[in-house]
Amino acid sequence: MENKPRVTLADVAAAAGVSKMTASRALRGAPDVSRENIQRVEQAARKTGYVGNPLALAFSNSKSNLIGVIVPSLNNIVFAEVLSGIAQGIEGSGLQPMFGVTDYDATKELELIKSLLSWNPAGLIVTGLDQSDEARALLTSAAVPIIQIMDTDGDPIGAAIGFSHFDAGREMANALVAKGRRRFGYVGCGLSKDLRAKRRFAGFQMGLRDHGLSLTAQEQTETLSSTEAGRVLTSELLAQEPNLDCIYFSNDDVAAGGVFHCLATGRSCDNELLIAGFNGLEITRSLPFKIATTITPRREIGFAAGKMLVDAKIGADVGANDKVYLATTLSVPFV
Amino acid sequence: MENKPRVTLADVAAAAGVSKMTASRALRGAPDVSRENIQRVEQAARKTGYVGNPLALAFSNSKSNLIGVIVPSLNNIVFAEVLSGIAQGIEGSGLQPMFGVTDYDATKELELIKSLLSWNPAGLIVTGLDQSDEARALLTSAAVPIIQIMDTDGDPIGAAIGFSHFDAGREMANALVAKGRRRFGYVGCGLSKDLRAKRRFAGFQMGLRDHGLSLTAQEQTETLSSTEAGRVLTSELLAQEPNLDCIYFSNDDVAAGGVFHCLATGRSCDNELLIAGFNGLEITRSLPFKIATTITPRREIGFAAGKMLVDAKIGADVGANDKVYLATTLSVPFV
DNA sequence: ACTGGTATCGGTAACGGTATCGATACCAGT
DNA sequence: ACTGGTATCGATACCGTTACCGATACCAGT
Repeated sequence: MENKPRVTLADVAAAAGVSKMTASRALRGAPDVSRENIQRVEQAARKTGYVGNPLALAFSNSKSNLIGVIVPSLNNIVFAEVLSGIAQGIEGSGLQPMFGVTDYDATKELELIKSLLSWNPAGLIVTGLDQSDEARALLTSAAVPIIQIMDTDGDPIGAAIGFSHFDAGREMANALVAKGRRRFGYVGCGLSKDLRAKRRFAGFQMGLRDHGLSLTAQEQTETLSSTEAGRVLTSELLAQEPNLDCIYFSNDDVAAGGVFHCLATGRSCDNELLIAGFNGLEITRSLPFKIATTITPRREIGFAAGKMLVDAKIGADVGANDKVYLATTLSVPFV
Repeated sequence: MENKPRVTLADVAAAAGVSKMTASRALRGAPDVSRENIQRVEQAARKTGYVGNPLALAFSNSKSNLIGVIVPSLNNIVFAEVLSGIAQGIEGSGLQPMFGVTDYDATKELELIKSLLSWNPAGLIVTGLDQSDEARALLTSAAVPIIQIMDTDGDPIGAAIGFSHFDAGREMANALVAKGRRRFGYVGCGLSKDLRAKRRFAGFQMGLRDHGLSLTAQEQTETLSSTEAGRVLTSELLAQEPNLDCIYFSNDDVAAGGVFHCLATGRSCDNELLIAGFNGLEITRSLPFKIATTITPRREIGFAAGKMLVDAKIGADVGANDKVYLATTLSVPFV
């Protein structure tokens, strides 16, 4: 059941009665092959069941069809959807994604970048613009397209595809103030590591200042984002400051916990206490209380990044310092 | 900023004043190298910043440090956590995971298997035991460790790591009957493609039959699992049959929708209407109404699969037709 | 007939490692 | 001195593909 020797190009060439080079050219659609031989080779390839050896190919021209994807976490549906979008974006291109998870750890990120670059990938997709100096240097001098996703707040190395988290926070603040909110609370998880959440928070506070307002109370924890953490922190926040009319959460997972706290304690959370999250997770469509959220185009970002690498593969230029803005959508319920 | 030529083993060897072979042996910790030369080579490697070329290595011995991972979907946190567990399980091993998404499509799965195997990976992790005949043949004749995860209902090709979905459904039925439930409803999404959900449903019905009971009503849709679908279907189910005292859902996402329907309509769902899901998602810990669920060790499954491939790399045997059962945990609220 | 261009093809080298085998040096034992 | 064993090292071949360059055949134009 094991180890039939692999069919190589030489086998195909022999079966077609041509040289390896002609077979290679024929199968790649390269020029300088007669119509006759193209057919002969293609038939021989089919007959022998030739599949090609991506390792030999990659080794030969020092450029693989692998692409690297680095995400901070896979305990959250958001980055899973990014991966899903990437897979969609490269479908049929022959590119093969590898992935790595940093756990929001800059050291791990650096190691992953080194490791993925050593495969001579056709491109590298990394999350965010906040790499360490050493990582930036590595990426800058790499001879492959670098795409930073999910963020545009900063100086991209190659292309950046995403949106401004600062602006997202600020816009949410504006929208909530426009809805008559005045007494704001904030609940956040892991801001010291999740720098994008931190910038949303900064933007949110800036948005409040724009209207001469400021945060009334807040609760934070350094544990990972979770609905349970959101529930607990909301409970503590409201115990401390019951008169809030709006709470901004670091994301929808945490915000859902806030909603659950209200539901459990019989406190309504629409008009008197508006809950605002971030991401526009599917679950926000079904909650008994509608919450405000910023719908992020995470799948689209992955898709665009994948497509960009496909284009780069066939010769397109991945511009340096190019920002591709994919708009977020503010979703604020009628209150 | 581009294209410093790569440091190769020959450079290191030259810097150390030895041959490529000695340098190779020294860096790999292979025998037949003097203590002196080991030090010399290691120092030369550090000085030159040698990183090694995994492509050349893989090409050379027709065996890469890549591993393939095939999951049906990444729109669900479950398989993201599996990937996360795999990443954890192989950490520090030098193995590099590639991934592919089938969208529950057997044709895509076959293509992915072909594609991933062509990289001569150190192992392949595929979801479930329900591959097509052609895919099975491919996997069976592949000269790499094959691990099928998340399921044990069937004949594994190499190793299977997971649990029985049929038993999980059946046990849940038993537990719910033991809690005094008698009038059962079912809500499911995408059972024609998600064969594991289908087997849970079959097991659940079998469990009811064990007690001389049967389903009172059910609602199904072929759309993908979602909380919103769960909410809508639950609404329809209860409109059709208001007197149920328990609803089993195809998974927790859908079940959460059921809870939300009840919350929105002011119907309590604990004692009078028990909601039961599957997976033990984090969110179930925070819902205002506690639901019954089967907690699945999905991260542990990924972790174990990763570890198994690490072991296989250093010589361990990945047994054929071996099943590794990782227990699920029934969580049924006090009612 | 000779020249130059075009179309088509194949031989060789190269990519960067490791397997394999043979060579060398040295030492102990006779 | 000779033998055999052990420790250490290097030369060569090979993995499968493509880049590069040279060879050949044929045709049109003079």
